[in-house]
Amino acid sequence: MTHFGKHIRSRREDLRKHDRRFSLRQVAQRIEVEPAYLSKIERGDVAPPSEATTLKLARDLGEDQDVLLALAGKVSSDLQEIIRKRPKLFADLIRKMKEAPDHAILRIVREVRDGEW
Amino acid sequence: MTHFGKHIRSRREDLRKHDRRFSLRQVAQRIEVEPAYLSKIERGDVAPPSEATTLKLARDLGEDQDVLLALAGKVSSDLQEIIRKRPKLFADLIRKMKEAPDHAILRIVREVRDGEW
DNA sequence: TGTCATGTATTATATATAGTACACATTAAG
DNA sequence: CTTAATGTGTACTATATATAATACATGACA
Repeated sequence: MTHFGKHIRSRREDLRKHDRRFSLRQVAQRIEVEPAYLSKIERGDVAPPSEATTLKLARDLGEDQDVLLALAGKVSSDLQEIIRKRPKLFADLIRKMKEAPDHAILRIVREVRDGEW
Repeated sequence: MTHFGKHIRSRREDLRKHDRRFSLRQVAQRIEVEPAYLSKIERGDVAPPSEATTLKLARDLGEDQDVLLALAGKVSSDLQEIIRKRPKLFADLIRKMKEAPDHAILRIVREVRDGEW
């Protein structure tokens, strides 16, 4: 699919330069999958793993969870739940935001954080 | 799962009061599934159908697509795609909006529509 | 009263998802 | 030099997803 595999492989290899515990086998063990499976994931031989496994991987490699999920072609289930609770409102909001530049979205996030409602 | 089945059954039966074309069989034919399958969906005997089938159903029954997808436990793939393109930004936005009251979100949608950036 | 339409029960199935298990060749380390 | 660790090939599997096909009992209707 995407370059999910390439991404985590290069990230893992970067980390390994300074820390031997980032061998494929040791990462696999920590995130509780078989080494052969992680190998296939990194080479793009299989589709990206489940949300749960992707999250463990993000934690282990120190990556942003939402970004890694996105690379895996997924959207975090907690976000989905928020949307599903008020589908019209959020669908509308998100579609409107589609074309908005980053800074506009950031401004809104800041406004909301500062409790401006 | 949820009351997806109940919901569409009652909606369909309401429509049928004024239009005989809303029998289970005829709806099934229009949305291109087997009557037996639609029957099972309505009775909650199986999980809600795929996104594609749910959308056809929404169109046929004149329901809001995002709302019906939400009842099916899903989030529209076009929304997911928007989020995946800027995962950090949107994850942040949506989580911040989680607690916001409807009117606050509506206000933002309006502001964005009016091009306030 | 027979036929037509309705909803449903049962059985089957193709494809996708998410991995495991094990063996093997190569490389690195003591 | 040999032991231990590394990455990978191959084969297999369990569960879920999303439906199809057929047959059947009941009720409407003409």
